[in-house]
Amino acid sequence: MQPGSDEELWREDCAPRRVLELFSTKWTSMILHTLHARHQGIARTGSLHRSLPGISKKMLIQTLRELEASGLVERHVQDTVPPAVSYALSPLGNLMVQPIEMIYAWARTNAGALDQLRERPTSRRKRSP
Amino acid sequence: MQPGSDEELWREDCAPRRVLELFSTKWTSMILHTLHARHQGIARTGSLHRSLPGISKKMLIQTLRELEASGLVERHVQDTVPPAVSYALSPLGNLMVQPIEMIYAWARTNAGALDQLRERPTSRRKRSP
DNA sequence: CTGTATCCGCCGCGATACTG
DNA sequence: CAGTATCGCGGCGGATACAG
Repeated sequence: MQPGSDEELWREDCAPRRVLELFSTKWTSMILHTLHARHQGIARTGSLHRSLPGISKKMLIQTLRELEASGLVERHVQDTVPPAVSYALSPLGNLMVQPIEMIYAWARTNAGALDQLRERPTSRRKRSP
Repeated sequence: MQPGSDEELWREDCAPRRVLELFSTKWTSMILHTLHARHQGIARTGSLHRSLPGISKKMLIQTLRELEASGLVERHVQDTVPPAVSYALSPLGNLMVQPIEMIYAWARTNAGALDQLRERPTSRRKRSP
């Protein structure tokens, strides 16, 4: 029971929901985590792409641009030929990396228990043709 | 390429991704958090519904059933008239509450900084003739 | 190398109505 | 009170082709 808390619990724009919204898109947290853990906060497009097997080029760039629009990453362009573009975590991005790393650390620590987790039936199910 | 290339850290079923998948559905974390924080881990359907303004009855029950199928909540039925159904966090559910509470605590602590977070334009491109 | 433009299937999720 | 059944839409996200 927290002090004076819950007159309006779940406003659409409350802090927890805004954070969770970031997790709602498939690649967001993986990109931020990869940027942080494997590229020291900055990476070129192709390098990032190679670090994220399974992502399509379209979703990579689309998600990066959305992150840029959100203020979480900065896009830097070297006007050379061929062009060299880098994406770097902004200060706000480095902050958002915190909860992401929490989740990753927790998940790895509890990987064993997570094996008990059964998959949801409604989620992606393959059809047998 | 080498067979043991280190990019296998993103397997579809690795622990971090399985956790993130839970966050990918809109109401999952809110339900678990509400169950934990406002109902001591157990609540009847209507009570939960009242604690989650904005959710539709359909999504409430659907999500609860998915959580049950995942092994995170247990469904208890009192065969009375009218029926009384309760949903309770399972041991695994209580475990999964941990990362959720981490996120919520972090979000509240950093609510100020989160104001800097710009919303992404929910649709990138509308058809404009 | 980096990015844009379509086309398109799938499904999350809300609204509504109905059952027991 | 608890739950099911339908319908419909928006949009995520993949495949592919094209461009600077």
